[in-house]
Amino acid sequence: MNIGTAAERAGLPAKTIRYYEDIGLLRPDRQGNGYRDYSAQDVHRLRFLQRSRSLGFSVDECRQLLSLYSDKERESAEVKAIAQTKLTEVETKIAELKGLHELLSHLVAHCHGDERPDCPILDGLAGETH
Amino acid sequence: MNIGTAAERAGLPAKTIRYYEDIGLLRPDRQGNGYRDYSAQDVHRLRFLQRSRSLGFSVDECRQLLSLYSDKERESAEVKAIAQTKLTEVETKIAELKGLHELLSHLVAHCHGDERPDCPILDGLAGETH
DNA sequence: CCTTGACCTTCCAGTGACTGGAAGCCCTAT
DNA sequence: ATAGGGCTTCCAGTCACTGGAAGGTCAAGG
Repeated sequence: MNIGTAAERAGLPAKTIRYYEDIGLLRPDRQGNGYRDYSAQDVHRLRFLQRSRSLGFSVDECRQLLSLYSDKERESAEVKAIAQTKLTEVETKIAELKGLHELLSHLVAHCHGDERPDCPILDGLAGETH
Repeated sequence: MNIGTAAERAGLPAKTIRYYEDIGLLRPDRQGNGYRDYSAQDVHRLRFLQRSRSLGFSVDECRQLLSLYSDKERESAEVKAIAQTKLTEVETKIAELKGLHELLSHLVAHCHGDERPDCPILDGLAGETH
């Protein structure tokens, strides 16, 4: 299977797939003409990568996860620990964004948004208003 | 005022302040010995940058905001538009993270987390379970 | 058979927003 | 005199791609 098809099936740009190969995340066969040849297994790995990346795991975490995935002897505790850590990070991030949302919406609500030059948003950013 | 003091007052690393100068966000004076010399005005700008960056505005947005801030003739509508856009982005991001949180916590909850090799998290990432 | 256009290859460079580190100057205190 | 800390510049690295150039390959249409 050519890279274009694999890309479509995995939901990843071809560029990204080549990049993943560069950094050693998979090693597809080559066809006689030099084109990369993706197996169903390769596409499976790619989809795994696509999903875990979109869940916010770093490429290095994905690498760990992938190796745990292919290792039949691994303990699920390891995987759970990684996911648990990530979960905590997500919670922190949500809390931060909520604070940010409150601040921004406060600023937006108090800005009349017309042609007059004074603007509570800029004042807020400048630290003149709290 | 030396860069170290300015850094402390603005709540930014000195490295970052030099970087901001590189990309044209401010232009402090120089002392006789070649050291950068920050005025209270400069520190004000830096604090403005620190605050708006931490609110999630990109450096380019900060550049716009700063120029609107120094432009006494500007219309507050422009500023409001930028902040409004950012607010929508923040809302989207929160929604995404909530979905992610749900998925991850579901996976974590269903992983027994012991020495057995089977693990619902990896199965979930592989797309074998929904 | 030739051309066109889509797809593939490699390699190099750029993104954003810093961050780290080396080499060397400046200033103060002991 | 020397030790330390802070300052300078410049170059390189980070992360995870992304864009683009230059060129090889393949299937279809004329």
